[in-house]
Amino acid sequence: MKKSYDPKETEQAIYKTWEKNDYFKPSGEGKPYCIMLPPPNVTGSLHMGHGFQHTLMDALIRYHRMMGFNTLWQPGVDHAGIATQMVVERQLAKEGKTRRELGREKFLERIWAWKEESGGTIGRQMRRMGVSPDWTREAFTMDENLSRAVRKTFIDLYDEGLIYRGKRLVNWDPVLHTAVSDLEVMNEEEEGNLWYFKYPFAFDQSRYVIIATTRPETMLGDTAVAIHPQDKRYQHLIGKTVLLPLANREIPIIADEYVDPEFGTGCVKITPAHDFNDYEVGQRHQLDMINILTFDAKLNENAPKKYQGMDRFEARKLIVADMKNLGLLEKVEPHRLKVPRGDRTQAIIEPWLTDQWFVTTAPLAKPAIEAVEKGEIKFIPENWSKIYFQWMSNIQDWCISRQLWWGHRIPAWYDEQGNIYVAENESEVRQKYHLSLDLPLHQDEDVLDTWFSSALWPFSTLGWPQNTKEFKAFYPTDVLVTAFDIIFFWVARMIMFGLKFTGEIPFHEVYITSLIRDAEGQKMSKSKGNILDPIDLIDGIDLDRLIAKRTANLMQPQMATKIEKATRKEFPEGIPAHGADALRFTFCALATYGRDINFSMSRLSGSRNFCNKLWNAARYVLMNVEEKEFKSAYARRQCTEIQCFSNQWILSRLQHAIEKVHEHFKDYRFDQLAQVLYEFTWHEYCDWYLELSKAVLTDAASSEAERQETQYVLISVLETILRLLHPLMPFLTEDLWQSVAQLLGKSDKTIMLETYPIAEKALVNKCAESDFQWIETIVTAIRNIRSEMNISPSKTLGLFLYKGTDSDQKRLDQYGTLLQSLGKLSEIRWLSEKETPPLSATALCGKMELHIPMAGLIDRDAEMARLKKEIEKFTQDLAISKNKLSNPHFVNNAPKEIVGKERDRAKKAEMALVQFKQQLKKIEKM
RNA sequence: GGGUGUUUAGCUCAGCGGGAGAGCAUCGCCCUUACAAGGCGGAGGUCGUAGGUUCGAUCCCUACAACACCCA
Repeated sequence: MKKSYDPKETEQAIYKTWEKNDYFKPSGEGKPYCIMLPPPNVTGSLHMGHGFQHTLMDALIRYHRMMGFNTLWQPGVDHAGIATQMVVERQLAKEGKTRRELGREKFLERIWAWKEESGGTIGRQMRRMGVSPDWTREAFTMDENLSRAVRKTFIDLYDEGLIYRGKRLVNWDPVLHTAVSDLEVMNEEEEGNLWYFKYPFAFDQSRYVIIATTRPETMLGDTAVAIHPQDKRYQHLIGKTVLLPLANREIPIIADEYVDPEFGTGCVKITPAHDFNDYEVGQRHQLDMINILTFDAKLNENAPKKYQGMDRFEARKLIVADMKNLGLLEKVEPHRLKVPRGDRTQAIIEPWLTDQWFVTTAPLAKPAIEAVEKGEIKFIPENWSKIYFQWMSNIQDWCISRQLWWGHRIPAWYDEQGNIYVAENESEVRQKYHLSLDLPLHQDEDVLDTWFSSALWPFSTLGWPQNTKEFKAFYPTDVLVTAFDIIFFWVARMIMFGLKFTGEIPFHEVYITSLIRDAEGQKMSKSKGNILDPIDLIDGIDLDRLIAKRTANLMQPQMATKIEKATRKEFPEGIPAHGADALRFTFCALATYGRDINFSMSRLSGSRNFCNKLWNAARYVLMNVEEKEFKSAYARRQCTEIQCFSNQWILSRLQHAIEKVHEHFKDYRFDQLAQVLYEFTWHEYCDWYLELSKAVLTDAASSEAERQETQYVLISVLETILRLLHPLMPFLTEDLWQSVAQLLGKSDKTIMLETYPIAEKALVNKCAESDFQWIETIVTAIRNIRSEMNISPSKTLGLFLYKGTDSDQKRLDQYGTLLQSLGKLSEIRWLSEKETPPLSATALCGKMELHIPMAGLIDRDAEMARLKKEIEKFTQDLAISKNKLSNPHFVNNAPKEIVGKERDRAKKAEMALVQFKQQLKKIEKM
């Protein structure tokens, strides 16, 4: 074996073997366990969030698979309507073409071609992460069977009256030329202006009201001016009219509670066709709605000629200038306002009046809320259910139509009168609605929101609406693992649709993960240039390539220098290779219940070191267990009890670790899980047990039985560690297991399909654990003295034990050799009460005094300083304890164990003080 | 404006009604035959602020502050 662990050598080959042998498929036996992979974008690539979530899901999947469940991890991708169409449109733009020039059919061909070309990226990257979904079942939201599910649900909802079409104000993206849902609009504060315009009265054009607006161009669509009904300043104006400048329309002054009298002048222009609040005001007052914008946000024929065809922002400038020339501009103030932008295009979203399809959500939301209230679906951490309730109880109807070409085309047809017919296809439409064959029909041009198909994911991927055997076996699924940012987009909608169409919840638990941020807590984004690619953390990347990657294809190329500088500072040497296991282990270790994770490179290298530690532990074990010798020993081992103390001890500790691991899988505490395994492997197995084993294996006095038992325990605990760690670190554990398992007579092909360790109560050994503590105390005390006295570790020391109890003496008889070996002691002498120890550096183990003779070794001043430190510590300890014990309220009210514990503590401190003070006196006299 | 979080070691984070832990960084000694990506030992914290409940609060309650996010 090599001296250090090199993940590059093995990972990819191991993965190929797994996949080739179909190890990822459900076994077909045992209780079903199923996780649905939240489908990534088909043409996307793996980011840190994926890497993180996929790691956690894979850990759960591997754990349950090893626990004997019939385990399905259903993978797949979604078609990401807007994102994908945008990419291909951009490609076309480079060729100087538009999708409209190309036509719908040709354009879709282009997208499919692009999907074929780039669609495999994310799957390849996932394989590098070592995840184990059943690839043979990989699904795509545009697959025929999934599309059929989409059409069926649409038709059913329509027939039931839960889908409707109507002219509504929607969020319109003027770059994409489509409506988007509320959730796809980001409102960020930006710098803007507040323009104060004078609107002259119709009855007396020398007088006017002043309105304030942040969007002057919309004035051309104004159909009223509103004031607050209680606003004394304007009471007398209610019912009067003003003459809208530029447009020269007479519009009423109305009173509505919506107006905030404190804002601006207290007079508000009302533009029902271009503002959501105004829309509602308009509905209440039956105002006209005048749409002044085209689909690409230019002024349309409803605007005065002069402005027609101008972009809204050009028009804004001109309108402001014109108003100024007319003397109707009172003033302009700088003003911060929330600007709605499309989350894909960053374009300013316009509320726009169009025909769209909506899902009536209220009746769907009700049972979905109840399912969580009743605990049928559990959020983990539980807090997220609050967020869920809050949104669900204020839920708006869901605009599901998108004016795109890439997606599921809406199964609705129109006749020339605009009557709507909804069915699977045109011929079924004619049948269903008894239409004659010659009635001209045309299909709706729009497609459905991608999330509409994603909402069906937990059952459509299992073959629904057919009652397939997979659907029967795995639905409802067990747990959904996802980040909180898509609770509304996806989780809520899956619950609504799941309940609606299958009559059952789609999953029992929703484990909400944190979001991965960069080291400074910033969201990772291409435009900030702080993206880390999980694959680069696995393989490593040099600085130049990293910079090139981060600065390529920026939306704002001027950011490149800044990004380069920051990258050079953070990764002066680039990023070294860490391997997939180290990355996975890090993700687990960081997976607390918090909502953000600042990704830490130091944690990552810590994990890599852990991999190396495990590698070397295995190396030691394999070096010390020669196969031939061992196999016979193993055979003999089957029928005997474990005799050696150190073996009893490590097996006992192992059971504790195993128990904890199961607990943490159950409550999704991957951080604790990682910590338990790290702690046990490194600090118990490696730090202590391997050292103890050396004592046995190198001691000429050890019996053959002891030797063989130790070899057996060395290897079997290691093998158990490998299985315990496998869900987190699949590659390394598989690699080592291949060598280790055969020594235990295991002939199976892969660790993946081994059983997961279960704690054996019979191996818990309290006695061995407390004996170990005794040894640990003494060894640590000796090491401490060595270190403080600056005694080289290679120098052997003598140890005198004084005032020990019977049990100390018994333990000494039993463990003297171990102590000698671990403490590098030349001799240990038991002093009787009558004897006097030599002048020594001292420490305590319970009542027993440890003396290390100072002669020639120990520095007087250093030892005095050390003793003073001890005295100070125990003095403080004693003071606190005495203070508590002298308080009758404490003694009377606190639980007995606590009071008892306090008394013990006081006693111990008193004793230690006496001993250390005496010792200090002795040394002072030197 | 409404809501939800967070505040613990230099950094990143666990924890919890009975003298605060980890990883990384740091300091000292050591290339000891699994591992220097290592070993051994150490230092480091009035647990955001102010009140309250309690025998006892970092933990529970109230208020406040700072920061972050979500919704309008």
